[in-house]
Amino acid sequence: MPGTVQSIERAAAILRMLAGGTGRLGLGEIAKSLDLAKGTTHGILRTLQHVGFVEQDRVSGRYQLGAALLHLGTSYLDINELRSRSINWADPLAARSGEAVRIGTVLEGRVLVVHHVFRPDDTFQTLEVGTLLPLHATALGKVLLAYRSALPPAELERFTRRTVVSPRELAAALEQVRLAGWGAEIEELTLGEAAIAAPIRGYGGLVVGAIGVSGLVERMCDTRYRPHPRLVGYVRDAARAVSRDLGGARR
Amino acid sequence: MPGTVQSIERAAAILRMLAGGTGRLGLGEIAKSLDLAKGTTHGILRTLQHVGFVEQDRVSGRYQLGAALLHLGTSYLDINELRSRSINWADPLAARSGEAVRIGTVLEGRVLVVHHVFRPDDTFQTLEVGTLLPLHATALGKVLLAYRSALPPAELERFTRRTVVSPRELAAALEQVRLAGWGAEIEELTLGEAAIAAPIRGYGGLVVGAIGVSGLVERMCDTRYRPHPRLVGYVRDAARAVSRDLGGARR
DNA sequence: GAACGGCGTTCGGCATTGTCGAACGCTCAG
DNA sequence: CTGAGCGTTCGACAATGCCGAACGCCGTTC
Repeated sequence: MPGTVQSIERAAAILRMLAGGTGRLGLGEIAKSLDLAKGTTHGILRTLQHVGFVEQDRVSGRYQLGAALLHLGTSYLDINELRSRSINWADPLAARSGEAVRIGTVLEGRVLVVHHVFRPDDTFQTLEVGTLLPLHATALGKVLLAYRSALPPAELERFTRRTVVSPRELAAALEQVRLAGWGAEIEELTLGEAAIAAPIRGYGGLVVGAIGVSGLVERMCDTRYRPHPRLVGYVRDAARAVSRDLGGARR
Repeated sequence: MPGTVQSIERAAAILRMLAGGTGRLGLGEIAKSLDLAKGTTHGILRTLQHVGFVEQDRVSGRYQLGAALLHLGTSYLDINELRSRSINWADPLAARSGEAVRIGTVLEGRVLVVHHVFRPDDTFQTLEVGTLLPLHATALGKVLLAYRSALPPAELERFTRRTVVSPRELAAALEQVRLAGWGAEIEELTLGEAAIAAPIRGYGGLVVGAIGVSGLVERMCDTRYRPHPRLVGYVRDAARAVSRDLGGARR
């Protein structure tokens, strides 16, 4: 890409690679994957290490992500307007619905969870902030896809028997979302679980994120295997409230 | 610094700057602070934006941190061995002590919180993972300082009347930590709050982190205004257990 | 309403900068 | 003992990204 700094793009590629693969990676693997000379890769890694973005295991010599990224990541959360405006409305939504609440945005063709409120009657749950979820198999993702010009990924990965993997079927589902103003997902990512989501609009009515609840099918759905209208109402109310806070009240 | 990639160091400096200042920053401010030409800064920022590390506010033109950093930060948590080994022992420590538990490492002259367990009888508390705390005014920080060759910062910021600001006094406190094998902090960062911490040793007996509890003084300390020996015991037990898991059992 | 100052952005020429590839020391396996 | 693999160092080349001036835009000022 012209006009961009080559070495920084390479450094970012290395970081993404380290974030993707589980555990540590060797210099050789990285260099080969990115088609760089070992010397070049080493220079970039040394710099990244120097600024704390990667660490090197002293015994194996392999590289992994560094601690400085953790602080940058949480700083992003502090800054993020979508998140900070959402927090006030996410807690009430969790309380009214009795379910876990998540707020997401699009990042690199997936859903990035920027906020997560545990289900009120809280057994042990893990915090999902920072997690990436598939666009086509989550309620948050469907909503984000429906209001985005961005096309869904060509390859629709299958997670369960109910996952929507046909592009045509997905297009129909997205049209449905646009008509209804909200979206759902029932056992399409994980068996026994379902979710409901609605769009959050920012400045100028643009959809900048989605908010939704998720939980066990038996709690999310009625006897006809469809999302509880009551829950849908709660979610849409919350989405509208956040949108109003963000200045996206129009429409 | 020779042998490192200049543009990457500059990019990292920009990210750190965006993380430090609250909210968004303008191109001019950034360029001036880092003593770079506007054109150069713009090129770096464009690249960082392209890889998702920064975002630009469309209306004001100002820059802020980007969403990709959030995912990198949480990926760091998944990888981090200190954290993953600690989790199993942090929950029991919180249960036994009835207090909030935090685990920290050193990052850029401060304490980086890599894990946080809420106090069991949980009123609303905010997750502190990713936060940076001062070294000289926290129990975690004192422990980390005591076993590090790294010198404490020249400037010891004062937070309360009890904050240790004299280098000599701090050196004595650190010596005390080394003798006792644990450290404490009583109303040195926040009035009414106290903390106890002990070192976590990794490969070869090297101190790689610290674990501790924190809470209100009346719960942490006895009638003589000193940390409860019972709590100290719990913390040291947990620190030893994590160290054993990390292979730092020797010594 | 014209002039100004500030913003983010673009562009071309120069030389600084980072890249490359080969060679090095090391550890481990055979 | 030999070989393959690792991360690391180094020097020479030229591609790379830096700089600084100029641009277009917006809001303010007088």
